[in-house]
Amino acid sequence: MSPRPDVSEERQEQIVQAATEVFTKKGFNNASMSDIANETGLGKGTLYLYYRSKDDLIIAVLDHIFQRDFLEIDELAIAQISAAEGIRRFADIVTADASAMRQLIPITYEFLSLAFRNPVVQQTLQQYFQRYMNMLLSIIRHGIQTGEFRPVNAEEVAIAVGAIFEGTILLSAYDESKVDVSHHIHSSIELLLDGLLAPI
Amino acid sequence: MSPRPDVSEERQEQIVQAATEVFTKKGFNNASMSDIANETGLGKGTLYLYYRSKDDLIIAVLDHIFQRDFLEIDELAIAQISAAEGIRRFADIVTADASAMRQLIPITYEFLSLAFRNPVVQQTLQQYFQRYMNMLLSIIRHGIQTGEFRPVNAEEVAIAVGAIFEGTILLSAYDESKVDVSHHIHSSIELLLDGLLAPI
Amino acid sequence: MSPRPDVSEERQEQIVQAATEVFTKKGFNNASMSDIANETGLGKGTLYLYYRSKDDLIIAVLDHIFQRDFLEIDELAIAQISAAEGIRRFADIVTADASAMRQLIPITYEFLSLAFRNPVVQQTLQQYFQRYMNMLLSIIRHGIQTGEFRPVNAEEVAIAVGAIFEGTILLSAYDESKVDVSHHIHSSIELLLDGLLAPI
Amino acid sequence: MSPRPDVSEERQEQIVQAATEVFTKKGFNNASMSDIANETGLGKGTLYLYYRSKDDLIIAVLDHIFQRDFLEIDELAIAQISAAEGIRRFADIVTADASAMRQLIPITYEFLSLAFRNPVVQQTLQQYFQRYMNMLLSIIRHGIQTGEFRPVNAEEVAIAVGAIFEGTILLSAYDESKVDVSHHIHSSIELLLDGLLAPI
DNA sequence: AATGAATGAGAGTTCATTCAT
DNA sequence: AATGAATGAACTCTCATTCAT
Repeated sequence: MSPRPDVSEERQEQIVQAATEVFTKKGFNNASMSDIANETGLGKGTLYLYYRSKDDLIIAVLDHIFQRDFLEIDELAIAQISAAEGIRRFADIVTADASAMRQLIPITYEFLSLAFRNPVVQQTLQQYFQRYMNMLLSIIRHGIQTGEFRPVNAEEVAIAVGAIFEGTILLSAYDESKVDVSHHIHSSIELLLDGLLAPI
Repeated sequence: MSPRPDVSEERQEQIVQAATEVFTKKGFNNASMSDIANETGLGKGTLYLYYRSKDDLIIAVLDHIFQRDFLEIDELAIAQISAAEGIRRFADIVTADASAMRQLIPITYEFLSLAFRNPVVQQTLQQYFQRYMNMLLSIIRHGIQTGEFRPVNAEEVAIAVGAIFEGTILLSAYDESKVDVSHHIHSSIELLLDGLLAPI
Repeated sequence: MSPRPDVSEERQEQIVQAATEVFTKKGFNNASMSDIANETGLGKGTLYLYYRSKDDLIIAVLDHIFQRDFLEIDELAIAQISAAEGIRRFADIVTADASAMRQLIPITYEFLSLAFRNPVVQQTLQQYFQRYMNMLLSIIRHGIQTGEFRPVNAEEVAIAVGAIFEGTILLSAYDESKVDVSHHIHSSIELLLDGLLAPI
Repeated sequence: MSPRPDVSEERQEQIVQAATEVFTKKGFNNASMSDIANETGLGKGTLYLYYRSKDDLIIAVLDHIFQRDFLEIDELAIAQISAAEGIRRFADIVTADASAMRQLIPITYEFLSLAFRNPVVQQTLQQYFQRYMNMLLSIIRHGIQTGEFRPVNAEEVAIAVGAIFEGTILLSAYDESKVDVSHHIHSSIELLLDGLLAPI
């Protein structure tokens, strides 16, 4: 009916983008709604037409970030390759992701600290973790079934791999000059695979 | 000699303790100086006799937390044991630490996000990382020299071990019900050692 | 064109008026921003939309007061009259001004004490003084040129006249019941014009 | 009875001196009791043994400053000289005083603005003004009686002279570079004494 | 749909004053 | 007599949110 397309969604996208940028630069609390409005070019009041509150907007940013991750990881599911190669590809994606979203790292840690006080944030992170783990689990279980991997505990291995991914990114937050996320994720994964692969 | 005993140090300790608690519960920004004063039982103005500003107090909490870590880790240096056993002991300490300071985890992630904007925080975290790595490096290098470990790149292994420690704790923040920090750190470390140990 | 008319200027005027009143009643430091907000009927935060800080507002009050003076003095320049009459008219204006702004006198002295510590205030007062003096100087020099006055030092006379103006107002601050600003400014000016000593 | 002399008075003197200095430098409100305590070398609490409050201390400083003035002026009363010379001597004293107490000028203007709100300050300034005027009046009346002066209104002349004194100091506060207190007080007084208009 | 002027709760901070020692 | 740690009222200023336009 409406001759104009619904701008609602693109406005929301526009606002979340701006909010992400501003939150990253200043942190959730130092970033003001005015800052975000300025970044979008919209008026301050307009933000409230699309998001009920600053907290709402923070949650929207959270969803946006962790949704993006899912998209890229999901594509991997289709690939049919060896388990070791699957883990390496997974590492490639995490690596590419981490470098593409380097500027989102501070915001991610802010979400992590928020998760301890905010159930909504917690739930989102849990869902993310779940899909993350499921993906790894299916690869690892497949590797065990085919005899490519030793008969290890798949959940433990998945957590080990996940820990290496997340832990390496975190160490790079401690000291960027000492840790190269891409390089060290891969070297650590190889070390793990060395112990994991069934002896020939 | 002095008519009144110097309570300066115990007051500082008292305030940092209270601040740590309140910051953990509410986050740095939601915690007000009044909250902290109430927690200590002191007056609001008294805090300012010992800390120039809220930021100062945040830094004091940072130092306090990461100082405590160092003390426990340093003791390990004296132990003369096999490299694999050294890493396991290190894992024990990190594990015990993480569970003793479970409630400090949210604050730690808040520091991580702060580090990207605050050079003082960044520097403290770097120093922490450095000692952490040096400790691991000396164990791993010793293991390589004695032939206990394969001739791997020691820095890479240290980062892998560190990533497992930090990453496992982080994963438990994602979903506490799925990750047991102590158990999974140890299981991951064993997987790594499997690949690390020289074949007999 | 604009849906809402720009109230910016009238708001500024409104705030400066209220601030002047409150500052006069309580002094700069005892007057709180809340007091001023109440006086305007606006909210506390609204003041900060128009003035960045309390200091800014104080300076705005300063400018406002000394600007008003200028306007009235400037009109005198047009008058073409004898020098003695010019000085008398000047006295009339200063007198009318002083009584119209009687309630501003305390604020003026607070500005004077501020000037010793605040360069911005100092500069504004200097500019005021300059125009004040230039006005008097042109009258006096004209009087000397036309032979109406003896060939005195014009700057010295201007300062004498200025001192009588300002000094009389100041003496009335010492004891209002003993000094009538209008009457005594005029009587002192006549003494200056006539000469005090009896001719031999 | 007491073996030690009463230190009470010298303590009071010490505190008022320090307070005067600090008030002059920072203004009444920016100067804290701590600042004053530091300046004296005494403890903060000690000030309250001698002065009930900060306001009390401000009044003590007021009294101290205007008392000092009286002492010097009183000495003049004894001198038996011509009226014109008396006024010149008076000018000398005011001049010397103003330059000796140059740093007290800002504080004086702060007292003036205070006088409009504080009756105690007002009363002290009135007393000062009174003695000031009485002194001048007796000189001027004597001059009229002896025929040295024309039969003018003595009160008006006294106020004219007083206005020149105070006004010149005030003008120098406006712009120190344009007004030399000593020089211009004397030149203005001579103008008053000589008469400005040329005789026909 | 879009705005931004207006708001006021609440933040961090200061400091005159008290009082146990 | 002397102290300074402790206090809390009161300050300036910020900002998420509202709403008349």
